[in-house]
Formats: sequence, structure tokens, C-alpha cells
Amino acid sequence: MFTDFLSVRWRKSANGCLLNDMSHTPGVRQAQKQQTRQALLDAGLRLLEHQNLSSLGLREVTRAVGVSPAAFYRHFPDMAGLGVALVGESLGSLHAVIRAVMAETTDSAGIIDRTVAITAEYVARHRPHIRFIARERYGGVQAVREAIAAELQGFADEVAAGLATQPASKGWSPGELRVLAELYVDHMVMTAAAFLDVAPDDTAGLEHLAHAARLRMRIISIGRAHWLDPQP
Amino acid sequence: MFTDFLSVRWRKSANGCLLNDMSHTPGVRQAQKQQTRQALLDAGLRLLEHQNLSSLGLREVTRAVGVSPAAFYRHFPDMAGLGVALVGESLGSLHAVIRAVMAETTDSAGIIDRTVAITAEYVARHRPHIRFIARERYGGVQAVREAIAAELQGFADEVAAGLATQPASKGWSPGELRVLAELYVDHMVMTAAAFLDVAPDDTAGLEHLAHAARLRMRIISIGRAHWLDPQP
DNA sequence: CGTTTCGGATGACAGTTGTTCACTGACTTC
DNA sequence: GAAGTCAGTGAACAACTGTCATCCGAAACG
Repeated sequence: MFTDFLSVRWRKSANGCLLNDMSHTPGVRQAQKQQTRQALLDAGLRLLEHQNLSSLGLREVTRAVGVSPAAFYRHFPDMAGLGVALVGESLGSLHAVIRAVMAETTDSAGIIDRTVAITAEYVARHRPHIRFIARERYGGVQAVREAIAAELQGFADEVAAGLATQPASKGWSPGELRVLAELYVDHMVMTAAAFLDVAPDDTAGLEHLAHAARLRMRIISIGRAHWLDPQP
Repeated sequence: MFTDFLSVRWRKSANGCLLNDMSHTPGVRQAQKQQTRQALLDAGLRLLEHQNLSSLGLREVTRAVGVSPAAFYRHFPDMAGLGVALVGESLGSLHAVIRAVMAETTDSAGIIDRTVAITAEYVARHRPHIRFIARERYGGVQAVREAIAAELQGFADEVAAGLATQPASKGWSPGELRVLAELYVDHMVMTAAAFLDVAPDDTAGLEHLAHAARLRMRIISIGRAHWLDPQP
């Protein structure tokens, strides 16, 4: 009954875009499949707010979704598989954000304020995702660790490319620029993780953390500006 | 039989130091207890190299030690209890190291080199402990997370106190100094975690990481030196 | 010496887990 | 409209988990 209702809903939208991207196996079947796949991901993420991926049970997830344990295998080979999928979901949308921030041409103080503000907002909007990333970055599941590391390296690549175009990078070798980019990325992760430790509605605590984050970025920024000065 | 052999061995050493420190309940009994307690900690740490604390089973640990599952409760109320004990064991000895490094009076470049070298050596010598800290810092067990956070805050306190005595800190407010100290501590943790990702015998990789760590510290150090410069 | 203390062993308890299997029935394709 | 695909089911499997009441025997104590 319920499934029927959903299938009709999905058939309509499938009719709307019949011959768009995927040629064969189009329509209701795949839509329903991706729907329960997404339900598994959502339930997993929710359960992971208070435990580690390595202690999250397969049955626990399927029970939360309301499907049989065996159904899990139609979507992921492992719990590690669900983990890597969650990494993509958590960090995938950040590439565009980073590119946008790096493309802005403002003064140093302005870009620091904006970076911290965007980080705070992103954490506020995707709390469980960020918590998952922080928790599993050095967690017990190798595949997930590697997926996160690859994603963060991608971020560092983009930041390094952005830094290279700035006039303030004159005199920096590519290797040094890469280290600076990684420092910025690690600082962003560190700040995001710190935001997780205060309640989402504790505006005073959040502002305190944001202030500290801006201060740290300013120190790094000043160090970058005086990098070529004669050393004492 | 095996227990008998051990008890005789311990009786001898207990006779050697009969009336030393603890007045009552002295000797063999406590020594044996602390011995298996340590065995539990060691086995736990070894098993935690490839998994998370929240997925580590009580029976798994006792099996590795060779004692019955019920014996675990004589030493820890929980697996979380074993976790907090491991935090103390991992980070306790670092306070002295940090104090020693902060007390040294060398030039900025020298202190950076030494800090990175000491970090690398400490990681090399206590690999499983550091891995445990990195893994559980944002892990799924609240008590352990809090224990780690408390220990790291203690480090930041000591670094802040050390920075306050340096002439380079003129013009810094206590709050700003505290942020700087936390930045140094976080950077140390970040560097230590990075060391874990390369093989212990990969000297080239280790030197590459150490080089990057020195570079990052130099950026921060320069930023600190020019903190009071008029901003452009 | 006898008595008490207590670290550890034993065995059982009720749950839970991951994985596999044949299967059903709605969607897809010809 | 018949044939095929395939997401999801239900049951069963062996293995495992944390916790408990109970007992044992060596160390500690008077």
C-alpha cells in the first residue's frame, strides 16, 4: 500500500525525465533502490553520532530503517562500504565551497572572517556529517580512513592552487605552498572539530571559538606575509 | 601450577621490600594484582592498534591475557575504565617532557628543531599509545574523550605558562597567549598523528614529515614575532 | 596456628551479531 | 502479455557478547 503510493509518485517523476541520462534500467526500480540506500545512509549517520563506525552493527542500521538485515547487502558489501559512501556525502559538497572562498578577492582580514564564518555555518548545518569525519579520520576502519585522507588531500590541492595565484605567494616554492595549504586545511578541520564540542545554541561559546579561530588564522597569515623577511 | 611458580617468585621480591611505602596490604597480593592489571592494559593497547575502543570486547582482552572474563571486573568497571587508564599511561609522561622543552633557552630555530625531533622520537617510542590517543580523541566513548581533552588542556596550560615568561610575549593578552598555546599543542598532536601514517623504518618519509612540521612551526613563530607590527 | 580477605576460575544466562539461502512479487523488457 | 530481472523477505546458522552468583585457594592478619 505504502509502497504503491511511493511507486506512483516516483513513476510520475520518472515520466517527466524519461530519456535524460541513464539509457537502460530507467525509472521506478532504481529510484526505489536509491531511496532505501539513502535511508540506510541517513540511519547510519544518525546512529554514528554516539558511537564509532567499527562498533555500528549491520542489523542496527537495517532495524532503524525497517528493512531486513539481508537487504543491506543489496546496497553495500560491508559496513565499511557504507562508511566510504558517508565520506563522499559529508565532504563532497565542500569542494565547491572551498573553491568559492578561494576565488574571492578581498583583504586578508576579510577572507579570514569569511572562512571562519563559513566553517561555523557548515558545521552548524551538517553537524552529524562533520562529527562522523572527525571521529573516523583516525578511526579503526582503514578504508574509511583512506577515503577521508584522499578527500582532505583534494582540498589541500585546491587550496594550494588558489594560493599559487595570489601575489603574496611570491618567493614560495611549490613544496612550501603545499605545506601551507595543508596547514590551512588541517586548521579548518581542527576548528570544525572544536565547534562540535559546544552546543549548537550556545552562541557565546560559538563566538568564543570563532574568535580563537580567527586569531589563529591571523597568526598564520602574518607569518606568511613575513616569510621572506631576513631572519634574526 | 603456573600460578604457583609466579607466586614464589613474587614472594621473594616482596620479602626484599617488606616495610617500604604502603603500610597495610603490602607485598605480594597487590603486586600480583597490579601485574595482571598491567597485562590487561598492555593487551588492550595492542588490540587497539587495529580497532576502536568502542568495538573492543571485554572477553577479547581477557582472552589475550589468559584470565577469565570475570577477572576483568576486579580491575576496571568498564572498558571505558580501561580506556581512561590508558589515557593516563599514554599522556602522563609527556608533562615532564613539555616542561623540559619549554624551560630550554635557545634561539627560535633551535627550539623548533628540538620540538619536532622530540615529537618524532616520542611517537617512535610510544607508537601504540599515540595511535590510541589520536583514535579516541573524537571517538565514541565519552569518558575517554573527556580524559584526553583534560590532559591536552593541561598541556596547553603549561605551554601558556612557559610562553608568558618569554620576552617575545610582550604585548600579548593572557587570552591571546592561551590561544597561541593551544595552537602549539594542537599542532603537536597533528604532527604526531601524521607520523603514525608512515612506517617506522621509512626514514625518508619521516624526514619529509619532520621538514613540513618545522616549516609550519616557523610560519607560526614568524607570525608571533610580527604580531604587534602595524597591520597593512 | 586458625581466620579472614580477595584475586581469580567456573559455568551458565539471555541476547546479539554477520552471513547465507531459497523465496516472493513488483517492475522491466521483449 | 509472457519472460526475466532483482530489491527485499524470512528463517536458520554458528559464533559471539557482557554480566552474574558461586566457589577455590593462596596471601594477609591477629
